[in-house]
Amino acid sequence: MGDMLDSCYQELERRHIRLTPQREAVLLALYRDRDGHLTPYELFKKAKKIYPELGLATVYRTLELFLGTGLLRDVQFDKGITQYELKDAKGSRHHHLVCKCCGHLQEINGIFPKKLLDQVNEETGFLITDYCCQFYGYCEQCRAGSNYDDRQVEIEKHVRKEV
Amino acid sequence: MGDMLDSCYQELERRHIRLTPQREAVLLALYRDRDGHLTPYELFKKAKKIYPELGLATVYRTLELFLGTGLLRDVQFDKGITQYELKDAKGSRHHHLVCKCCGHLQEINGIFPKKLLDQVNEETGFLITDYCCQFYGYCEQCRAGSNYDDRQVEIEKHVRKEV
DNA sequence: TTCCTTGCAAATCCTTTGCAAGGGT
DNA sequence: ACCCTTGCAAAGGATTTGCAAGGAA
Repeated sequence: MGDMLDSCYQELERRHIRLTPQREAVLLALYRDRDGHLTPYELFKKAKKIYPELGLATVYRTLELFLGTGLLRDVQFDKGITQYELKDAKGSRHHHLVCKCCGHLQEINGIFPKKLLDQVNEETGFLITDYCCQFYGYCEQCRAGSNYDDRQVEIEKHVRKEV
Repeated sequence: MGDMLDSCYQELERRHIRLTPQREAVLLALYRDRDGHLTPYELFKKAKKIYPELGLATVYRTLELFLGTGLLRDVQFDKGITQYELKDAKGSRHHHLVCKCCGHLQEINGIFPKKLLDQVNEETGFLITDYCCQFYGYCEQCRAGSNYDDRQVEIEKHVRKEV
C-alpha cells in the first residue's frame, strides 16, 4: 500500500516540487489518516507530531500546492469547513453519505456508471476529470431510532417534490 | 410559477414560522434569482433593496432557518464560499459543472437514474433525501482554446488513475 | 406580559499575506 | 548569489453571537 504514497512522491518529483520535511509531514499525516477527512487544522496537529516546527500557514500553503498537483481532493460538507483527502485513498472513487440526523459520515464506492459521465461529455462538451458528491439523508441507525420522525422526512420530500 | 413560492409560504405557515418582512425579502430575493446561486452577502444586497432596514446578520439567521425547513439547498463550490438556492428552482434536480480553467459554472439536469439511488438505499440502509454534486473538468470553450493543455489533463487523469 | 425577531457592533473562526530569516541549488 | 520555502504575526473575510430595543401573540 506504499503504492499510493509512491505515486505521490513520483508526481512531486516529476514536477520538480521540492519535498521539504514540512511537506512530507503533511503528506504522511494525510496518508496515515487516509480513511478519514481532515480539516487543515486537524492535519496541522497531526503533522506537527511528525515535524514539530511546522506552522499552520505552511499546512495551508502545502494543501494548496498538493491540490494543484492533483494529489488531493477537497471536500466541503458543511458551511465553512473544508476537508482534504488523498485521492484514490480508498482504491476507488467514492462518495459521501451524510446523515442529517446524527451527522454520521459514511462512504460508498463509485456508483456512477462511466456511461453517465461520457453522456455528459457528449451532450455538453464538458470533459469531467473529477467530481465530488454529497448525499444527504438518514442513516440506518437513525431511521430505526426513536427520535426519527418519518413524517418529517415525508414533508422534506414533499417540499422538494422529488428525490 | 408562483407555485414554488406558494409552497414555501405554505411550509412556513405549517411550521408556525412567522413570515416577517425581513424573511419575506430574503425569500423573494432568492426567488427572483432562482436561476443563479447567491452568497449570503449578494443576497443581502438584493434583499436590502426590497426591505432597506435589513441587516446582514438577519440574512444569515434566515438562511439557517430556511435551510432547516428544507426550503433551500446550500452549495459549496470553492473554499469558504457558500451559496444558496431555492430547492427545485429549476423545476428539476440539477448538478454543477465547474470549469477548472476559466471557472465557468454551468448546470446540467439530473443525470441520476432513480434506480441508482434506490440501490444505495438497499445496499447501505441509508435513505437519500437530497444530494449535491459538483463535477470538475474543462468546458468546451477552454478545451478549444490555446491555453488548454491536453497533456496536463492526461496527467491529472493518470494521477487519479480513473475518472 | 412573554416570547420572538431584529440591527448593530463585537467577537470568533478560518484562511491568506507580508516579511525577514534560513536553506537548497 | 539567487530563488524557494518557512514561521510568525498581522490582516482579511465570512459567519456567529451578545445585547438592548421593538413588535407580535
